Amino acid sequence: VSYHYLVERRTRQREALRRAFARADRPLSPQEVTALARREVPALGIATVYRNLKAMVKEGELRPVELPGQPDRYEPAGKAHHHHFHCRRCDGVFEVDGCPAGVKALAPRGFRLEGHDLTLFGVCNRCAR
Amino acid sequence: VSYHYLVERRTRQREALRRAFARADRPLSPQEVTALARREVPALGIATVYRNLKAMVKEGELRPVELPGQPDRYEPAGKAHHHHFHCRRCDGVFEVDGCPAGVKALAPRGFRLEGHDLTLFGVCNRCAR
DNA sequence: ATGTGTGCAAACAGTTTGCAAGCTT
DNA sequence: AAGCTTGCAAACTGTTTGCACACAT
Repeated sequence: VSYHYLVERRTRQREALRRAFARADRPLSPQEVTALARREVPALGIATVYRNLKAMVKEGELRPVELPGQPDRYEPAGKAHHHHFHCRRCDGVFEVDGCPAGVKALAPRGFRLEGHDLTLFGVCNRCAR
Repeated sequence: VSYHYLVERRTRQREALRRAFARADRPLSPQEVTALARREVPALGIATVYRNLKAMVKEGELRPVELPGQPDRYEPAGKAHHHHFHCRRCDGVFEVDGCPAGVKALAPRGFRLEGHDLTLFGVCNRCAR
């Protein structure tokens, strides 16, 4: 018989990570997903988390969210163009819809603009209490 | 006699760093300033650079420039509100004047907006050749 | 049965800190 | 002379990699 293991295997740890992202309605850091996923798989190693995050990004399932001075967060891929709000109190990251017009006009002439990141920061509604 | 060393001392290494920032017309990373300053002080240690950067920020001489997924850059403080362009080819960071209107309107209700960072990315004029 | 995925530990890169010696005041 | 500043090395944090074993297929 000819065996072909072309597809990713369905492991408890990856399923736990997947569920964590599905439940959370915001981008999660490696540490945050790890904490959430360990509720299902206590022995989950941090290396496994990083390996899966990287794999899930490559497969197009997740998208890395890079923030100034912060470790990357990850969110389900496929969403429309949007930005993020970073709460300096709880360090949580939240999605922000919309995008200000006129961003493209800012690039200096001669520079090839490929994209932009906009990060709002302050205090989220829960912490602002 | 009563001695008081309240002011920072004028050391060759700090002067070299200061000059490096003065010459460069763009934000510099710790590695970049180190390379530039070593032309004047070859034995310059990386720890000294980090210590001085931190001190110069505290004294209000420099301002940290945080970019998504990148090590901090530093630029002379006191400039008007502006943003930055990150060249993915040479990793250089350049100042961008202006700021799109409507940024404030993006914050979700209930969130206290304290500021924002906007980073354009693509290829700079020199690399775009 | 096969070989990918996991967990642990070691390896890495970037930044910070401890300490003896040097240099500025 | 006094003590801040430096350079080197060790400590740290966050992320990646090596390896033997476990487990999904």
